This record gives sequence, C-alpha cells and structure tokens, in this order.
Amino acid sequence: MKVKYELVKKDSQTLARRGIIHTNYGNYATPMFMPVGTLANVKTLVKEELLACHSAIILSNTYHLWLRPGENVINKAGGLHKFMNYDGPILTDSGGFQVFSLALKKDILEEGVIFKSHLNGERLFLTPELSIQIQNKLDSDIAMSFDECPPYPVTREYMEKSVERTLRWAKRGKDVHCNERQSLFGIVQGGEFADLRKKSAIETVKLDFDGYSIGGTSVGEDKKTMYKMIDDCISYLPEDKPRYLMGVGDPLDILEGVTRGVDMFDCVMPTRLARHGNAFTHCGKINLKNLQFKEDFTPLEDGCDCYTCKNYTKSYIRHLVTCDETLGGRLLSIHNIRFLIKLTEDIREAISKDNLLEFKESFIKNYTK
RNA sequence: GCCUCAAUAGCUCAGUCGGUUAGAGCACUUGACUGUUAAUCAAGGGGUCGUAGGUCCGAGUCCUACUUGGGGCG
Repeated sequence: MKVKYELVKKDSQTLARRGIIHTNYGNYATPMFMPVGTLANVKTLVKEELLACHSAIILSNTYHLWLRPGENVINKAGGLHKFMNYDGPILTDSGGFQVFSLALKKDILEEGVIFKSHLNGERLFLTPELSIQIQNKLDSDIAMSFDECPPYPVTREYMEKSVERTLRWAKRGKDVHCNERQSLFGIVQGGEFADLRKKSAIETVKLDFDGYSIGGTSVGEDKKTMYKMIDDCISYLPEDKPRYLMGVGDPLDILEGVTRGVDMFDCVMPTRLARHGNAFTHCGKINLKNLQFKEDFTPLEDGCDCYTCKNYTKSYIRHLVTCDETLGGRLLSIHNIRFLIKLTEDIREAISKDNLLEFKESFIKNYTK
C-alpha cells in the first residue's frame, strides 16, 4: 500500500502538526527522525539496536546500492527488507543527492546524469527512469524522485533551469513507477529564490505524489537562509500528505523545521558525529576526545534512557574513541540516534500539550548556553 | 680492553656539498561534520639536534674527548 498521512493535531501557535504515517510495516507518529543507512545498514548498528532507539523509517540509497551489490542481487534476495533484515519501513533516496555530493565526478544532461563511479572511475549514466526502476526493484516502501540538488550558491538563471529540469525528471520518474506497494515522493527545489521555491512546490504537487520533500537545503547556506527556504515553499504543500525535509538533522534545525510544518527528517549527523567521537546532549554536543572526559565516570547524559547511557561512562567511551575501537562509535551512534528520536517524541508530546513554543525555547536555551 | 655504528619532537625516523625560521608519520591538544565518496578531514602545541670543546663568516652536518646504547673482536 501507499503511505497515508493522518493529521492528528495542529499546533495552535506554529505550523507544527502531529500526525501518523501509515506504512506497509505499521503506523508511526510524526514528526519523526529517520536514521540513515546508505549502504543497506545504519553504520555499526543491528536492527535490534535501532528498534531499541525507537527508530521507525530508515533510509537507504539508490546510487550506492546500484553500484554495490546491484539492484538485481537485492531483488533476488527478496527485496531490501529481507536483504538487510529490517522489517520496518525503508525509504530510498534516489541518487539525487549524489548529483551534489559527487560534484567533481558528474555531468548533468537533460536525459540524466553521467557519474564517474567514486569506486573506480567507471562512467555511469543514471536517469530519472533508471533511478525509479532501481528503487522499484529494491522494493523500498518510499521511493524518492530523481532530482538535482544544486550546490550553493548558484545563479538564479542556473536555478531556474535546474528547477524546470527537476520537474521534468519528476514526471518522467512518476510515469515509469510501477511498484504498487511502493510510495513515491516528489522533491521541491529552488534554492534561496522564493518564487522558484513556490513554483517548484506548486508544479511538483500538480504531479500528485504520495508525499513531498524539501530538498536542496543544508548545502552550505546559513541557517537563516535555510529556514527561509522552508518558509518559501511549505505552505504550497498539501495538508493531507507527509512533508519531509531532506538531509536535516541538527537538533535545532529539527525544531525549526517542525515549527514550520515539517513531518519527517533524516540525517547522517547522529551516526557520523558518533564515529567521529561526538555525542548530542541537551547542553549541546560534546566531543568525547576532549581531555576533560578522561576520568568522567558519568553517563553521556544523566537521565537518558538509551542503552549506552544506562551501561557506560564518558570515561570508558572516551577510552574506546581514543583507541579507535569500533565499539566507541557504536555506543555513540546508539545514543545520538536515540537523542534525536527522543527529541521528536518530546516535540510530539509538546504539540499534544500545546506548549511546543515553550518547549522549543527552553530546549534552545539549554542547547546553546 | 680494542674496533665499529648510532644518538635530532613523547615514539619511530628524514635532514642533500657545511648555508634562510631543523621536518614527517604516529601520539598529544583542539576544531569541523546536515538526502554518507566521510570510523573522515583540518588546525595547534611540542626541539639546548647526547654532553663539552674545536675548526669555520656560518655546524644537526666536519674534528677531538667524554657519556649512553647496539654490533663485532679479544
């Protein structure tokens, strides 16, 4: 079945909304945070650990799985869920972000994008149709349209052409999409140009997708600009479909996104920061490599209900991180993912209690002091 | 006892024919990270060049002695 968005409660002071997203693998509350598992795994974690973090939907990536092991291998395995042993909802990104991240190894044409494989330099050609066909075979629950995520900044002229092309790509992808149980989301682009954001949103909605995402943010612009990018398009997205802010997962950005009406977030930040020795706390993020934690025998955060905080100290985790032990990144990944998911749980509760603004201000005050 | 090789950053080592402010890797101390090319990247601190003399305009570099360590011969 296609995902369905059920609106439960709108916040009275902001554009935030609490809802339920119905999927093939159950119903989940929104706003939600989705951990990223690019190569069919959330780095260093097993399913049970993700579930213990109350993780719902996770992400995987079309471009990377296309290269290795190939969509046919995963199709033969019985689809991505069976292949990676995850019986929760999976969203696959289209490869659109790789149009941005593989900047020096690509060539954008109307037909599609020529990539030079980051693995061996091999010339690859990914089109909107191919991206959707690969995602059909991967059998994820939510597929993303193949878009261009332009760098920042680009000229208005470039962005205008890019937005038009992304719209044509969205239609082409939708036309070949043929997996009945898989939903397809459209992506709004337009950079920092308000009228292009508006146009991109309106035209994308006309194509009638199962959900809509806001792309092209957090690519180097300042936070004020990023929040404006959301403001400039979100009011043109329908109320009865999920809204997904792609690639955003800084705790402060999640709060800003939620109060602007966003339902879904994803980000590599909790797992990457973890592997780099950092932990989220309500008083900001901390770097476990710092000397001050050498003999700190307290948990990462007092009162945190994650496995890591219930069992280990900062001193021990610092030791692991310092010695480059994999377990350090694992324990920090568990904590960081739980931290962001707990943040969304608290946000949902605040919406229910109608004190989201108060919660937001208090969180920011603590986090940035 | 004799011969020989070595001694440069916390560690392992570069250092040209004697010539500008003696470098690297690791370690250490920090910072960055937003739809993962990232368990990565960047910055910083750290030196009586074993010690004492000598030659020279100039010595980590050449000479002498000593100290410590390795190897060899007695």
